[in-house]
Amino acid sequence: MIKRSRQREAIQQNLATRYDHPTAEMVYMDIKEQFPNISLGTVYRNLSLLSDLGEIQKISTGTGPDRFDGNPKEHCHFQCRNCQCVLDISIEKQDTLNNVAAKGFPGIIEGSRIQFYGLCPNCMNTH
Amino acid sequence: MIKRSRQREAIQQNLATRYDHPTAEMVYMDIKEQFPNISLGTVYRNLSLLSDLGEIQKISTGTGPDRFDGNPKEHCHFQCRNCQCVLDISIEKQDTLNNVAAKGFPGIIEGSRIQFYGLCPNCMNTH
DNA sequence: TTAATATCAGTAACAGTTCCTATTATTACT
DNA sequence: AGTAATAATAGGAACTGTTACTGATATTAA
Repeated sequence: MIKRSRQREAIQQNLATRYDHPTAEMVYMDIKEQFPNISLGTVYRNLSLLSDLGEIQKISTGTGPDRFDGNPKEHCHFQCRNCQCVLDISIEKQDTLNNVAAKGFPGIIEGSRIQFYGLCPNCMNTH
Repeated sequence: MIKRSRQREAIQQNLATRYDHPTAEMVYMDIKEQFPNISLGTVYRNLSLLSDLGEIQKISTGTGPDRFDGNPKEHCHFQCRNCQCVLDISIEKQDTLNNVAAKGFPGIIEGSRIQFYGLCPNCMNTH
């Protein structure tokens, strides 16, 4: 059985109120103000658990540490190749894309991860 | 100036003749038969270099080590959630998708990484 | 052949993450 | 409320994948 600790609730709550797709480290720094003794391991464990439960999303970008998203709904992300920031992007009918891909594919497609890359609005102007 | 060493050529050649999207470690094991003294660091360095040059692709799946693909052309991948194998998937008009996403996005979209997940043909039958 | 230098092998260092253990917090039951 | 059972914790060690460093070797250009 799952016991809902204060720490886990705080971590989920923290993610729910921010849109910067933070790393585990960033969440850790933030949560520390509420729980000065919380350990980084606890943050990792709970982020991993919440992700497994489908209540949050883990985003692996391939550069640097994993990012986390409080919104569990399937949607796309954008990462800036300059400042590495991660932004949300919505495209219509991602599920349609999954169906298109499924045509002719001999396995079972359950979902997709779509990441765009390029320059974010900030870096676009200064490069 | 770039000097093309035998080791680098062998690494690129190895990737070009296989379709299993190997990890650096897997390439290392294979190349060792030609170059018994090659070091894992050399494999990593050259895979990274070839990837920067756009001659191969690095695929970060989020589970386990990075994979490499000898085909540098933008295309989609599928990863099995059971056996972790990586397969190619082609969808028509990935560039169109990029354009769709670019609509209303205030930055610059240069490309996309699309990964599907689910069960591969093998695991589909045994689960 | 020789000088210049790109690349190498080997290994240490590093970052991100997971695992371990004794302790603490939460729950279920009376 | 008190207590037993156990889920979750803090802290830190250990692990994995990757990068960086160094002196030696291989390749290129002249």
